[in-house]
Amino acid sequence: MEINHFIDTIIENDIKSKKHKEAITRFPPEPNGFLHLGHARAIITNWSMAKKHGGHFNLRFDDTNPIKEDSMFVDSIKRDIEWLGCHWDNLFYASDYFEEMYNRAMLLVEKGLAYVDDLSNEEIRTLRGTLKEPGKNSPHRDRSIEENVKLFQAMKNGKYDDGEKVLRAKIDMSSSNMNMRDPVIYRIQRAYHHNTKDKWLIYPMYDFAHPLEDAIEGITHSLCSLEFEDHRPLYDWVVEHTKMKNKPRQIEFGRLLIANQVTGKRYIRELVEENKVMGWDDPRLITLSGLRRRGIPKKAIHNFIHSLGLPKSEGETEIEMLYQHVREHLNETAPVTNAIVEPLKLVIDNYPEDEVEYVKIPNHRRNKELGSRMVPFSKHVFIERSDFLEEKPNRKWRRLSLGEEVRLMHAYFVKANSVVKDDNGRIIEVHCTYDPETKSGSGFKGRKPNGNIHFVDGTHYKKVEIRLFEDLLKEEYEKDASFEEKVNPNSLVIKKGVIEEKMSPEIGDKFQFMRNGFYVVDKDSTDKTLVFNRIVPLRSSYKRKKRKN
RNA sequence: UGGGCUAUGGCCAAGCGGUUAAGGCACCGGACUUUGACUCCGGGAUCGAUGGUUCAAUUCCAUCUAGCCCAGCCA
Repeated sequence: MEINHFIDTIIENDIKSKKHKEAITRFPPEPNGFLHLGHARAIITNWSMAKKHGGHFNLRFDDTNPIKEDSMFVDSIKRDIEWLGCHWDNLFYASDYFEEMYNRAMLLVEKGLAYVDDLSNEEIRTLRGTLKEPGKNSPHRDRSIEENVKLFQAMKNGKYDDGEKVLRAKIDMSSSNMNMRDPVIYRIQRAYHHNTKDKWLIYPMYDFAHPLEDAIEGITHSLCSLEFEDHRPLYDWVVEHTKMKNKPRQIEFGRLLIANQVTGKRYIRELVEENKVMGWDDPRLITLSGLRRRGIPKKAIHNFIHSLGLPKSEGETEIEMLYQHVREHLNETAPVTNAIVEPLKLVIDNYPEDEVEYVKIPNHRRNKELGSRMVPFSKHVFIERSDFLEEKPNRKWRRLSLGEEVRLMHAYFVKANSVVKDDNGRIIEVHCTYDPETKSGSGFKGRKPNGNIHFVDGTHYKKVEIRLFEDLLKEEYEKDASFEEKVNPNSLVIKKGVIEEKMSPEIGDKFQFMRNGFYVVDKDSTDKTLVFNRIVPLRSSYKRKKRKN
């Protein structure tokens, strides 16, 4: 898919004007949670710009706050990005640069552009002012450079406790941009760091660390989301005053929000802890691991992201748009197989009892490379319960009913004659007769069937578990509904279905179930029972008409 | 009169002074079909509002309105 958005244009111009020879980008996650579909925009945008403009792409963990981070997330983030196919050229950690960052901070101190403040958290907040009122200078703002040097060294050497002192940039307490009101750039935290262990007692703040990380790595274009727009002046200030050779340019784009999906860490954790989902990789979640388990192809995610462009406006994209790309991709690549989600027995009364014949079925209508297979057919077959109604409901009904004839795809025409019901009046068997003249491929043109339905042979089949998913949140709910009330209790429906006997797929294999939808083999599958997840249903114009009537 | 950003059909989104205002999703018709799938045809907006500049504005200017972000020793 062709990429053409405002950032691409900026980069092209920078290359044309010889400002840069290439685009060097990065994705800088903090290892404190799982990646979700929204992050895919940032990952793919940064990655694709480097790829398109001949540079390279770094994965850099922004691990500057040890008390919030965990190496467990490092692994899941790496796995997800790798799965997306956004291979990084370098793997870095912000913590790799702690020494240099400290030195650059000291440089600021020596230039009189940073000072150590003894104020408490609360005092700093008070003096910072409000959105409408300017802040006031800290009483420690004008300490001598010598004193600041000593104090900052002492902070580093553990002379003070957490919170006792901070290092602040000396900028402008009256700025209308809150970020410029002498931001704290180092704080004391006696915490174990997953990477540097106990080496550091002081840690740099994002606003100071991030521009340095970018500059150190020679990032040319630092692409991030809109909420950092206000930070750009500070970003530039840091790069400018720390004598960094490379001067990266931060460019912001709008975040990708998906309508009616759960992305908040707090909510996901709640769902996980209350066992309302199977884990962080539940197929109903739009975490990247959830999408992967759901069987969403990474290609569909890339196409989805690119098709949305890169706007600066914020809106909520409907998940259907992703599904469309999923169908588009799977429709071309996934082999088609017969499977019955809700089996109903069909007995062909005039078919010989012990005979089994094999019919040839292509694995894909257009893609001949996927080959074909021989499928058994006998007196007893399963059809989809929804493909039979005793009485034809309307003229549009193109399935089986009593007195109606349909084609069992790739086999014969069958005409339904009677039904057998259980004590509750539920149909458990349909009896029919077939017409040997109508064998598929025979060229029979005598009459037209009332539709085509598929089947799985009733003597050669495998029982499987099929999981159907709906959105985790209800489609509609009261405006002030609590999260609990929004959760859709029917988001998971488990069916006992049957598939062709010869199928022996592996976890992650994707198929189209004929006339039904796309499915993937779930990791919960065992040697005894395969478990299929419905990725997305096939579109159906029938349902729409039905709803109308 | 704190600062920054955004505003095009139900949803997303092109367009950057002269276009019949792209395209996708969704929706509604119809054709085709041994997947009611795929594919193919057809259907809808005057561009947040109001004023201005101009021969000409969705595109420039002004004002207004609405929404989002910013007062972590989070990122």
